[in-house]
Amino acid sequence: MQELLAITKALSDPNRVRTLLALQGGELCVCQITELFGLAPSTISKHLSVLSHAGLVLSRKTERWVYYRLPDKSAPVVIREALDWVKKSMANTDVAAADARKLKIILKTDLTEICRRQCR
Amino acid sequence: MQELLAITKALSDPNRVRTLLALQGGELCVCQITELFGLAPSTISKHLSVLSHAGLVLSRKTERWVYYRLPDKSAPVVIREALDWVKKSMANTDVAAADARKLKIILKTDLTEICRRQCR
DNA sequence: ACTATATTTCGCCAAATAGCGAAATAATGT
DNA sequence: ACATTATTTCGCTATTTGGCGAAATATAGT
Repeated sequence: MQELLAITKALSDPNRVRTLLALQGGELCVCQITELFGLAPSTISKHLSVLSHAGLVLSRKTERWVYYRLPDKSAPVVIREALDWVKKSMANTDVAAADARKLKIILKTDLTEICRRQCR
Repeated sequence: MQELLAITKALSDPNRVRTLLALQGGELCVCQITELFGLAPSTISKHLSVLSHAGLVLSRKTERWVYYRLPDKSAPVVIREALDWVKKSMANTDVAAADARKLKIILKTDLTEICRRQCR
């Protein structure tokens, strides 16, 4: 029960759902997601912590950055099905499209440049 | 997005999840669910309203009672998949088993007797 | 019409949560 | 060693939410 509730609570915030959608294109570091949503780094970090605790994202630290990604096929069924459901439900929505467009621009920009904007 | 969030928010409360599981055996009226969870009728009513607003349950009023039930196959895919996911994830949990056991007893008891206990 | 009963709505309180900025932590570069 | 940078943790505030009881609503019985 707790596991399911951790997942549904994690999925009940728009910015966390948008984060999962953004990660479909591959891993992102915290400051890239921060740039995408225009929220404070601490806020994004908290959201990622909630998603991570629910098992909906995995992270990897390298150099100064922490990269978050969606779990792969080896993840528990309950997690994979939840993610598939979100992906499917949000496909072809305006929110997803707008985020994807903005993310494309962010990915073309130099990473340190993105981070500098957030951490001053 | 709003539709998905209505669903995930509805699913992020233990009593609402338990309600959905309880309805697997067929429709129940408010006072039966109230008896099952030992909460105030107004509280249960609110929970059912949230589930209903998300499309996760349907209701039917007859005589003095309002019966709530799970939607059938004709429900939107997003709803059916969410319900399947919950059912599957909660199958074989202690909570579900205990509720099922208590529900069995409640269903054997006369409906007016159940309601009288709640509404005094 | 009046009473009884099942449910919902409303007003309130306590607990949980999203947001921020500041401070702490961890890793890199000088 | 020290400064810089990316992320996290902490403390705070505003908002949301779950719970209750009382009042309102709706329906059935007398």
